[in-house]
Amino acid sequence: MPNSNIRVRFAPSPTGPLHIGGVRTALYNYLFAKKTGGTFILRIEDTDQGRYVAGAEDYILKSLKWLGLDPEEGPRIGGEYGPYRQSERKEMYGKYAMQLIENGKAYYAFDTPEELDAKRKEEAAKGNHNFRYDNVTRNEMKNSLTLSDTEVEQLTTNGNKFVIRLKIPVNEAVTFTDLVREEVTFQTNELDDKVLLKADGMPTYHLANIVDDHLMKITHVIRGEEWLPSTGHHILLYRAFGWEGSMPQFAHLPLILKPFGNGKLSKRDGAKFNMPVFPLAWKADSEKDSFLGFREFGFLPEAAINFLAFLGWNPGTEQEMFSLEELCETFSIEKISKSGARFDYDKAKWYNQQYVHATDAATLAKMTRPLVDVKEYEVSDEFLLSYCDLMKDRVVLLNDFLSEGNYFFEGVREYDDKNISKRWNPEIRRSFEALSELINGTADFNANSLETAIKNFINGNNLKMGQIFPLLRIALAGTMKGPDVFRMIELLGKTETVARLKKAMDYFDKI
RNA sequence: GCUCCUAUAGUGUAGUCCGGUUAAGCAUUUUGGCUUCUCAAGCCAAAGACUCGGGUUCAAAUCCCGAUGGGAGCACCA
Repeated sequence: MPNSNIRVRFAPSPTGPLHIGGVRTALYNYLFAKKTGGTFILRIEDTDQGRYVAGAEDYILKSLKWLGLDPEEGPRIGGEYGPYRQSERKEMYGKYAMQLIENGKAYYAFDTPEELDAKRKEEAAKGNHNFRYDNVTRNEMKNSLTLSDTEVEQLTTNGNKFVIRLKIPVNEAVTFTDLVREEVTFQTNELDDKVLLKADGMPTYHLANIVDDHLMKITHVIRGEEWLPSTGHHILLYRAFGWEGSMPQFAHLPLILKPFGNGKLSKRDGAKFNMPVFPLAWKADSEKDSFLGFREFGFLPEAAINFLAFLGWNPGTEQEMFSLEELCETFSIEKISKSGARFDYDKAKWYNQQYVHATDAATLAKMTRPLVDVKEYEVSDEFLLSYCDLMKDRVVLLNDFLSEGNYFFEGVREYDDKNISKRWNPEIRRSFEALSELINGTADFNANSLETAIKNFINGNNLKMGQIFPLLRIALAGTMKGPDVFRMIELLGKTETVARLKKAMDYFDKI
C-alpha cells in the first residue's frame, strides 16, 4: 500500500518496441514512486489508431517485468482509476472537450487536413515556412470563431467532420518550475492552437494526457525532454479546465544521445553499432524492423537498470553499483542532470561484467542453460555449474559463456598452429605420452592433485614449464587463452582429457 | 527559419546554488606495469577536461553579459 499521495505514471504509446529512453523514463518514475512511498502507474496511450501496433502493449509489460519495474496500477493489473488504456476512455475526452467549448477556452475548426496542407504550402511559397494555426491565423481559417452560429450549427451536426482546438490566449507568459530545469517560460503568442479532439472523435495526446493525469490524480509528470516545448500548452489546458490548483509538477528528463555523431539515440543505431537499444527482442515482419534487446545481448536486468539509472543521474557520491532497492532509497530528482547523455555502450558492458562477477555460479548456470540448449550442447547441470564457476571472470555478456569456452562443449575445432610448430618436437612428444599416462593414472582426479603431479613430472624430467604448459593448453583447448589448465583438466574429466591429448599429438605431428 | 532547453577529459559524471583550503575528484575507455602456465579478472600507474570572449572581484569552473557549439520541438503522432 502506498504511504504517500504521490502518484506517477509511465505513459508509453504502443507503436512498437519500447526503446531504451522510454525504459529509463519508466525507471525514473518507478524510483521516484518508491523513494517517496508513492504509486507507480502504467497507462497506455493508444489514441492514434493509425499507429497502433499489435503486440506492443505486451512488449511493454514484458519489458517492465524483466527489469523488475512492476506497476501498481495499469492495464491487466487494474486499479481504482481505470481503465488504463486511453482507447477505452474515449467517451470522457469528448465530454471534457465540450466543456472547454462551452466556457470559451476552445473552438470548433472545420479546416480539413488537405486544406491545412494547402495553406502551409501557400505560406511557404510566400517565404513563411512556419505557418501556425494560432491566435493570429485562426481569424482567417474556417472555425467557430469566424463562422456564423448557423454555419457552425450546420457543420457540427449531421456527422460532419470537425476538430476542437485549444484557444490560446493572446500575449500572456506561461511560467512554471520544472523540477530539473528550474523556471521555464513560454509566450502564448508563440504557441499554436493545438488540436484537442481529432475528427475521428479521439483525443490528441495533449487532451488525453491532461484529462487522465487529472482524473488519475497524478502528482508528478516525469517524462522526456521532447515534451518540454508542449508543456506550455499543457499548463494552459489545466488553466482552461480550472485545474491549475491540482496541476502536477513537471520534470523533464535529458535525452539519450547517439553513441557517435549527432542527435538522439534512434532505434536504427542498435543495428548500426551492434548494440542493443531495446530491452527485449522485437520480431517484426521485416528483418530491418526486428531488433535484439539487452536481454538477448546477454545483459542481466540488474546491470541494465544500473547502467540506465546512471545515464542522466548520479547520487553525488562515488558509489556506482546500485541494486534496484538501493536506487529506490537513493534516487532524487534534484540529482538528474540537465544535458543530454550519450549512450555509452562500453559502460553498459562494464556494468554487466561487474554483475556477472558478483553473481554466484549456480545462478549464472541457470541463466546459461537456455543458451547452451539452443546450441544443442549436451551437458549436465553439474558440468555447467563448474563451468560457470571457472569461466565467469572472463565473461562480460552472458553469451560470452558460450564463445569464451566453446571448446569445452564441442571439442577443439581449430589448433593454434603457429604456437605448436614453435614448440613441438619428438622429445616433447615423448614427454606428452608420459604425461598422458600420468593423467590417466591419477587416482584423485582434481585440480590440486593434478597440479602437484604434473609439476612434479615437469621438474622430475628436467623440463621447463614453458615447454609443456602452452602445448598442453593448446592440446585441450586449441588456443593459448583460457582458464587454469588444471581446473580445465578436472572439468573435462579423465577420459576426455586423455582423448584430447591423443588427438592433439597426432595432429601436432603433422604440422 | 522560429521557440525552448543545454554546455567540466573520448564517454558518463562530482564540484557550480552559498566565488578562495582542488591549478578540478570518481568511473569508463586507452596505454604501461605487477601477478600468472596463457588469456581474463584483480591491483598499481600514466594520459586526458572547466566552449570562447568580455565584465564584476584581491580572487571565477563557480556570479553577470554576449557569442559559439550541442539538443529538442514546431502534425487531426505520441
